[in-house]
Amino acid sequence: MDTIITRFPPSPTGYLHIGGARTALFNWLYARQKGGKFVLRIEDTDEARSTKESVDAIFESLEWLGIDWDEGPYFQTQRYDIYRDYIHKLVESGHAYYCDCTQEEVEAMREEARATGKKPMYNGKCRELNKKPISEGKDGKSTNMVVRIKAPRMGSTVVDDVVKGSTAFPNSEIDDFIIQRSDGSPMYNLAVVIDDITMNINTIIRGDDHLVNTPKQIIIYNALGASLPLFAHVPMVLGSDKARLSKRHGAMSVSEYRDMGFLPDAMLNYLVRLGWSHGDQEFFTRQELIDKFSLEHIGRSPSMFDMDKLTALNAKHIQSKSASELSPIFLSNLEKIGFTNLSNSFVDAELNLEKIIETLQPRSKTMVEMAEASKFYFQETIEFDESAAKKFLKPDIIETLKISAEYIKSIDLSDFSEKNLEVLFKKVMEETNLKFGKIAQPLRVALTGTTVSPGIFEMMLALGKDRTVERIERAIEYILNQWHEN
RNA sequence: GGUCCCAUCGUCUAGCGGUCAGGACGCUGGCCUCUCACGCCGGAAGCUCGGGUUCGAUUCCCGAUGGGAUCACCA
Repeated sequence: MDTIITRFPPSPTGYLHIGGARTALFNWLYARQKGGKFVLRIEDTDEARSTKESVDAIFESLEWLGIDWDEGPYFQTQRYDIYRDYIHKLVESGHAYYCDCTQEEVEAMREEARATGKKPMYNGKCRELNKKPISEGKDGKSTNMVVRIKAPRMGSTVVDDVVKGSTAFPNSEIDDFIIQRSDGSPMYNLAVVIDDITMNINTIIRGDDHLVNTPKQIIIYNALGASLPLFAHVPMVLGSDKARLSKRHGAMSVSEYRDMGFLPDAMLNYLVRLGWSHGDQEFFTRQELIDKFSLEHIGRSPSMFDMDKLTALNAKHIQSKSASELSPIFLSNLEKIGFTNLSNSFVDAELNLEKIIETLQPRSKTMVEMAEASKFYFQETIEFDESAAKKFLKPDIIETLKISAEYIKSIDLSDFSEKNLEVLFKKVMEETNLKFGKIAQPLRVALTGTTVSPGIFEMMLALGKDRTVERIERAIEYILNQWHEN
């Protein structure tokens, strides 16, 4: 079997959104699974709307997702000579022709068709006129004439699609569409086909909004005598109101999802499940996706973007990663909320970064949440939440806190473990005659300033022995001060 | 409007003639528990409607309805 070659051809008229990312993902997964090649091509022939910023944004998003390409990026604007050659061939072989009908004339044709209840389209006036451009131009550019394909008028063009099955389009619906503008630049359908042929693309996975112009492309393939690639038209991703995805829903740049604290792997996992399934499996690692992805199990109906499910999946991916994998992402999110240079200043032997992450993993749905929830670890002096302190930092707990601090102090640093802390607090419980429930909340407030946090022992471990003792002692002082004032 | 695609819980989906229609998110009752989570156990919630075909249709066919896409010298 031939090497599978897929491609992702975004047009740089905006950032990479969810739908585009999913298309890229499907093509990438398929190529990776089959040991094939994945080509990136920038379709920038709409020079008025294409921007460098968009190109960069697309690269950035792809890189963040970890979708890498084997060839390209190719830019269509740099391939005009190639298209022109093929267009010449098409004209010479009688499959295309020059047309000098003005846009007004064409519009009149459409009006006429509409008036008689027919489909508005070009009527083929110049089809057999064999016109030649007045000035081919030394540069081969401006011709003052467009080139139109000589589309078949009878019968139908059949699209065989892996996900949609076989669809016949009546040729009466397809007019002699333009393949080269009067300024010499190629039109979309032409450029795509020439690129796919010359880049040896044999598998085209794309949104099903392209299904209807596939017959046009097939006409060009046929005119060139080229063999057809495998088509797989994937249903669109809709917004939560079933309308086409727009900024109101999830049509944001995928880089915005990074900023919201989503993991690339979670993104991939969610995206792939939007339209593809593998039995009942919901969670997939990147490698599993590559191993299990299949064109056959792509659904036929459109799907809606659901932020809740993405978030839930993200939580699972956060849990499944090791703390060291999460560490760089965690740090960059901390920086965003003002904790800079933590990687250096805080790895002071005691404050255990990976342990900190571990305490937060089961309780963070996004990396932004994790950073927010971790603040207390990094503050030199924590602030006590007013109502929390009022409820739990009271004089009657001073003795317990003192005993706790003393016991912790007495542990040898090498014995500072969750296991030993548990044993130790059994003793505190005996000595104070309090159940752990009574001791835990005051300690929690002492350590974090609030009533909600990770488990007591795991936190102590992450904080380190000295900081733990320090915070408990500070809580005692705090109670004393409050008590005196009142 | 023409052409084309699509149709299972609110959402993502499994299902490929006979199933108590399964899973996940969300919602919800409970358990676990040092708080919050995580986890675990349970619940409510679905085959768009008509016709066929068949002993039997969620499943196959036709139609309707609904949703979507597309009809450019945009991609």
